[in-house]
Amino acid sequence: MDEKYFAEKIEEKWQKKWAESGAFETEIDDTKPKFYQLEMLPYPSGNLHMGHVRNYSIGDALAWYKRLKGFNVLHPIGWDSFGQPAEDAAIKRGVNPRDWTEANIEYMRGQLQRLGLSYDWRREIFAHRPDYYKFDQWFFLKMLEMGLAYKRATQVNWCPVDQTTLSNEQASGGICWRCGSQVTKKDLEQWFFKITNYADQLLDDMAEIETGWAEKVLKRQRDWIGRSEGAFIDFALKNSGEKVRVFTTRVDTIFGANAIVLAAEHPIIEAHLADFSNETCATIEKIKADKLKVVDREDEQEKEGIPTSLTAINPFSGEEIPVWVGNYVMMEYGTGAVMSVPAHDERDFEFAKKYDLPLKTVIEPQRHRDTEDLEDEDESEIHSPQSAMTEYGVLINSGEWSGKSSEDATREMASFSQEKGFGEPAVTYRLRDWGVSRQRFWGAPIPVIYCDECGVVPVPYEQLPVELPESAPFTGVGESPLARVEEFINTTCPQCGVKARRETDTMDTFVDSCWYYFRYTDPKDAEMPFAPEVAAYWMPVDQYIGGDDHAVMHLIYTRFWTKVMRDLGLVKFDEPVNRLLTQGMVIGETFFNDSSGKRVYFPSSTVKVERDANGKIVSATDTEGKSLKYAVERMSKSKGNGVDPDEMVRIYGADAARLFVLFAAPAENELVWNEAGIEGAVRFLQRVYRFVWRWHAQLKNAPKDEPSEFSAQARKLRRKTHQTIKRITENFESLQFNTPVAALMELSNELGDFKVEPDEANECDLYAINEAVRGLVLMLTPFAPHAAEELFANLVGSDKGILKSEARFPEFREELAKADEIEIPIQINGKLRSRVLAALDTPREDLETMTLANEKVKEFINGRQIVKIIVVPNRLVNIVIKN
RNA sequence: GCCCUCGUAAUCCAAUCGGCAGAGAUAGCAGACUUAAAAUCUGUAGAGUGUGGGUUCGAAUCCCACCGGGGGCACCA
Repeated sequence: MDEKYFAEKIEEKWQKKWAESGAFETEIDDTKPKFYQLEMLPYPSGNLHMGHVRNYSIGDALAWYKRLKGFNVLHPIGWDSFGQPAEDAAIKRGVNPRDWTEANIEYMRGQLQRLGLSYDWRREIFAHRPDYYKFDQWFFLKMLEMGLAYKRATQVNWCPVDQTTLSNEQASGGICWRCGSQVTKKDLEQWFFKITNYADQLLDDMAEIETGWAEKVLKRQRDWIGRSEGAFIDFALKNSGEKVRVFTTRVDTIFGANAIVLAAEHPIIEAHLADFSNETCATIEKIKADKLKVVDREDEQEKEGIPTSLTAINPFSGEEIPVWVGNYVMMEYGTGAVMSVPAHDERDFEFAKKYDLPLKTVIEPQRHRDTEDLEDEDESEIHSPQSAMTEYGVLINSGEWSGKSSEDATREMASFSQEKGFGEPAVTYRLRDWGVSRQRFWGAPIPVIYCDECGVVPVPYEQLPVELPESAPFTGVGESPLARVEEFINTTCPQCGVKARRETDTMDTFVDSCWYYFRYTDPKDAEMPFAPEVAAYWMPVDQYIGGDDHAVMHLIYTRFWTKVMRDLGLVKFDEPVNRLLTQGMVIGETFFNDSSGKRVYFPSSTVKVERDANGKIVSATDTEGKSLKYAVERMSKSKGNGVDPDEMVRIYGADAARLFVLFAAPAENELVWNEAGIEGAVRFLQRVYRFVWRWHAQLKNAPKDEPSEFSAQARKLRRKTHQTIKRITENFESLQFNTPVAALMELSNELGDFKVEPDEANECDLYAINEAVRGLVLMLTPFAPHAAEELFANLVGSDKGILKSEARFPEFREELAKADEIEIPIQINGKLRSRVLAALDTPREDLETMTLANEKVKEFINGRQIVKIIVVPNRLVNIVIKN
């Protein structure tokens, strides 16, 4: 053992030892409970950032904790290595996406290893390699067989100059990222997965994971799915056999309908275009054209519409109402048609106001009869209301339904419509089917073949994987790059053998991340995505950790995928993740100049910053003295506020960096990066190291058996030790990582206060100190594993390693953690006036007696009347007196 | 506009069931060690919990309103 703590030396030593001994390699073991610790896998962008460090430090701490608790822990990592940046690099710099990706992985794996993360590297997966994406394709074919994959036309962002499709990011602001021209929309045939078939399961099964997932994540998923109960109602068109079906959640307001409003794309509109006036047709065209524009969704679009020549008949009232076209009705939701009830719907109200449409109140607030003075207000409301009354209430002006409550009417009118054959109760969802086609090269090819004779033919399983060619023309313009690779597209039909063409689109990369953690359980299987019996041992994931930016997309898709796998018979459960921790972002100060309208960022190293006494920025200037604006934003290279993890490791060591990241803030909070604090982490590790250095020789002679007598000082230390064990164990179970670090620091400080020199220590001192130090080191392991290994090795005199030595997380003993005597505060009328010392668990009556005997208390009471005495054992006594 | 969250010391953060506002860290100040500095050690100060109400014997904690930060949704009928 060196006298001083050299992080780099220790970290290299133990990383090597772990790799040699396979310390973190796991296999199925029925003698131990299993624990599957999972963190979201990184995209190999080229560099690890602090967000990764945070995510993986949390996961690693839990993995270590569970190992020390005797669990068989699966802790794997891999690469989400398909995706656009690889292709962008190919377009911009002419590099091959595969080479670029492999090189990035190589580099980033080194970064992860230098952090000393305890992964089973044998299980590493790579989404971009054929042995992995083979099964993306396998699943696609299964979905096709199950009727869950289908093709239809849909709109994509399209750059008319580059002749290429754009992702939403590439089309942000409605401008092409490459050429700056106006982005339009284009119809394309695309593949979809029928996630909507599982909408109700995705909602209902939330009950199974409620306790382990943050409510805010579930809420976002619920909103995303957007289940809405209501009714379909058919409005017959006058002088025609046709009907228009609307969806409404408020059938109870149907007597107030003043119009039917249709989406511009509605089939009825298409069918009657010839009957409409030129003006109507022009407006319809305009609405359609506006929808093709990519708009920033900041400002709300103004409502626009025009009456058609059609008239609909309200099936409840028989009233004839006009049919309009409106830009605020979406073809994609419900039936693409709504009944407009301006008195009771905000949007319809706005629309009616603009076009001066009649407004009929059919719901009145439920009021008590004795509110006569509200009468005046009511009157004016009826004549010209300022807004729609959207609350539930009592029906009026609704024929035989008048007088019913909204709740009753909504239910009864829906069934009535069903009985009479002009409607039915209905449920709609906001959730849409998942479009998986991408006009990209760097993704898994969709395994279908188009044959002139046979149509769409799935690639036979034995021909999987459909491999990506080595390269493709990456011009960034034109259709999918694969469409220009002759040897890829030209094939023969598996059914009839004639010449045929392959699908040239690739799959959304969210497909890869839907099932990667199932693959970890059985990463080398060549026949199946994974063996069901192997997955059955490890799955479901016990703890998943990642950013909450994935609260909807990834986490809904993967829940969907699991249910599909269940229906395929691959797994036997509904939900893949028992517990989810969403960690907060790592953010930092940014400096920029936005005079050009766009933010131009300056790396903080080139900015001169003035701060006030509180550390708040007063001014920031660039090297030329020009003043800059500043903000606190998500860390990224492009914003110049990134912190390089390698540099952190080089300067402070991986242990200190990890310890600090966990200590700085609760895992779910945002973490404002502030380099200053990390020194404290280094200092703490050094203090612990110095203590062990000073004592390790003597501690080898510490008694193995617990002495029967302890000095007061030793008892105090043992109490602290066991209290700390208790606290830290609880903290881990409740996913707190900042407070246990503080607890370790306290225990370390307590050791520092132990005023005995090593060569003067007696048996019981040695026992107590050994117990405290060993506990401290083992509890430190999840946060700073290299330092802990080194310290542990010197305490036990063996380099075998903590795990191979079968060391366990210390267990606390309640009787040792308890204080013998505690100070009970005494309040008089809620104000602190005195304290008494009492034995732990002193009963109520005794505390009361002791309090009343207290001199100060007597003084305060001074003969005044005691109204009440509140005694909370072990907490406080409060005496209420009358003045 | 609607919904969700968070506001505690100069800063990051603690505070169990509503029970003494402070565990830990950073920065500060004083001292020891040193030729000096760094490092280290010892000691020390600092908020009444965003604001205003309410419930309670007692509120950082529960309720209401407002202010401020962060996030989500935004024509979903």
